[in-house]
Amino acid sequence: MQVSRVRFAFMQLSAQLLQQSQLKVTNARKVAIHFFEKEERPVDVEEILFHLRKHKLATDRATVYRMIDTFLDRGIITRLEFGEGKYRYELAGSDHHHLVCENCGRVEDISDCGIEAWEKKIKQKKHFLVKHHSLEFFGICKSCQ
Amino acid sequence: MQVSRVRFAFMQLSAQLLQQSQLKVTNARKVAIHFFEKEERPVDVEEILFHLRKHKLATDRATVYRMIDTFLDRGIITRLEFGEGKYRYELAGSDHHHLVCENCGRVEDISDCGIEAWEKKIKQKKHFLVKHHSLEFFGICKSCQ
DNA sequence: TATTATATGCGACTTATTCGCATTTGTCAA
DNA sequence: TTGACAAATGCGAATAAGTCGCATATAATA
Repeated sequence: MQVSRVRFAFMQLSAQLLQQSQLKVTNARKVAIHFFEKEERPVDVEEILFHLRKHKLATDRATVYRMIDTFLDRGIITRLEFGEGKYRYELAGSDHHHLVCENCGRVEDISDCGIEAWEKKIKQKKHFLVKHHSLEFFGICKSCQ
Repeated sequence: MQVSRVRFAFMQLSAQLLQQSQLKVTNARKVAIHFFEKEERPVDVEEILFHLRKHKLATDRATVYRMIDTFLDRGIITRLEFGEGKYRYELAGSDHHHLVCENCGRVEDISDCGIEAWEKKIKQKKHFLVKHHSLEFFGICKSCQ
């Protein structure tokens, strides 16, 4: 009961998000957004595909890639790189960065990066117009030490 | 004259670097390191290969990849990602980050990132041991604006 | 419920990267 | 200088990530 109500709420949220973005509300998209919401760490294409299939959706890889393009386009998700030779994605939102454990792969968020001061300086000194930035720390997490 | 003397000096440097790293001094490696030195912006595998071929070396792609692995291993070069779906490399050294122009692709260095304070904070607050970090700014460079 | 733009499935393709194996080549000691 | 050996290379095939064209299916809405 509890669970299904929660899931329903999630699905509502996904649908809303899609409608706001003027996208058709399809099952694959709803389930994918739900997946982005529930995962604590950024996910890759393979993980999205696997999750969709768990939900009995026969979604194709190409569809996932196109979905991602669309979501990036509408600013629903953000693309990240952790030096794995592939991209990871997370719901767009708060300005935050990551602590990536090189041992277990766990990804922790850190926020409030205070890098806006930097961007200002860069604009003044280098006349470079900063659109966005990426900041990741790599190392060993607490429990792996 | 001038040019060939300079080039010779570079080659000496490359050879030294290789010997210090206990690597065999081969033509491909010397020319590659020279290339890393002379390029202002981080290079990708294709560019390395192209440069080697310009120097009449029939180097194979696989060799370049293995060379890169070796150089990374010895800390001669550093691997970078600029959201292109592939890696770029530069000589390791100064602690610096990049301004990546999303229009022309030019990459400018910025140094003295003062992020050590951050790392300290992260260690204290999150008990995360930072080994290295990446910081890139994406936007539009002066001449593209 | 019919229309239509959009999303999807499928299959082939490109690009980045890796691997095994046979051959070549620096290095170093004799 | 030369011979031995580990290390480096070339080649070809394989994998993994991501893209594309086209025919079909399906949400949105009138």
